[in-house]
Amino acid sequence: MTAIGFRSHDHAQCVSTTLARAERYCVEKKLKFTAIRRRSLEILLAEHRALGAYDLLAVLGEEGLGTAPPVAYRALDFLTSAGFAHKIEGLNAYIACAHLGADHAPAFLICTSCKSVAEAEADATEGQLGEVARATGFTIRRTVIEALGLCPNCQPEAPCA
Amino acid sequence: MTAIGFRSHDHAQCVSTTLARAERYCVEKKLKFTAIRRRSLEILLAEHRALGAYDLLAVLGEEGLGTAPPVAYRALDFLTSAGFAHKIEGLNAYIACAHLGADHAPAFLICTSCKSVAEAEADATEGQLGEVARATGFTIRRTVIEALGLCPNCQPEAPCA
DNA sequence: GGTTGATATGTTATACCATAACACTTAGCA
DNA sequence: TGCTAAGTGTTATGGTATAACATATCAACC
Repeated sequence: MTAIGFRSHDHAQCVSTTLARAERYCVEKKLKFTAIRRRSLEILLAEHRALGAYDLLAVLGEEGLGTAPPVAYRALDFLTSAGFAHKIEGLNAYIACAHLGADHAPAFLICTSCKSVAEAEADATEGQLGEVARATGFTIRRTVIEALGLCPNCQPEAPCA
Repeated sequence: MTAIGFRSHDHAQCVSTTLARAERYCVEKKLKFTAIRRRSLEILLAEHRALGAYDLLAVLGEEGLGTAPPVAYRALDFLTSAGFAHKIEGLNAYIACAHLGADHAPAFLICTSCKSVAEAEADATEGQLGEVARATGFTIRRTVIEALGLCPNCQPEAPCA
């Protein structure tokens, strides 16, 4: 299980390969990767942090891509439906997917201090929830698995830079 | 791992024992179980469903216990802090705790059709998230573990009554 | 090329979720 | 009694999300 978000990495490449994959995926699935949608994904990808819909909207607005809330929410709907982004329910915020391409049940480690978010795969965890689900006859459609706490950089001894 | 919510059970007793436990807990911890707080818990306990803060407020209002939003949110703050209720992040709604007394990391199975919610213990799951957390140096404060789907009564073949 | 239908976008308005801030009351205790 | 802490009443406002309808774009087909 890998987690991306708290370690340093080649972010420029992380962004460009993700965009390229998204592009390819849209061609394959005949989805329209329009200017607003593409730019929205770029904005989310800029940092491994969760952005509110209105934060995204503010940036889109500065760039003349729309100012009314539905603009942002439609873009986010598209990105989350396509699996390019996820909603962090605990923050009412959105984040670019760190494992684009895989059909997955994501789990998140969310730093409440610096708001950075690490995404991990949660298959084993889903198996555990799946156990209870099977026992009760429940059919799982989507899982929300989030841990709120402090990232390595924000521990009490070493406040976030 | 037990899950309460989709099976039939002696609900009157389920309610009264929970209230009694809450009462006792408040005495022990010197917490004030005021009329508003007590009634709010009763309202949440009435069904194994999640209620919005404004749904709760509407009932409180009918009973002359307050009409402004802070009334409901304060009661919910108290109930969640004391562990008498949980917030369902995926629904922005609140539900009475089904395992009152235990200090626990709850997991929820949420039926998107009839809105009923089953609460299960998630210690093992937290252990799994805890694994990633340890690996990355992340300190967990709180976990949000929710599965959205269809309960036994709302499966396609057997629509919810 | 023009028509059609599906999808995307622009825009207004509104609903829902949550909290800040301040005045006032009550309960417990020195 | 009078202090203090906690709870409550109330107004106002901020943050999140969607309904509804008009317009535009584009690909497929004739």
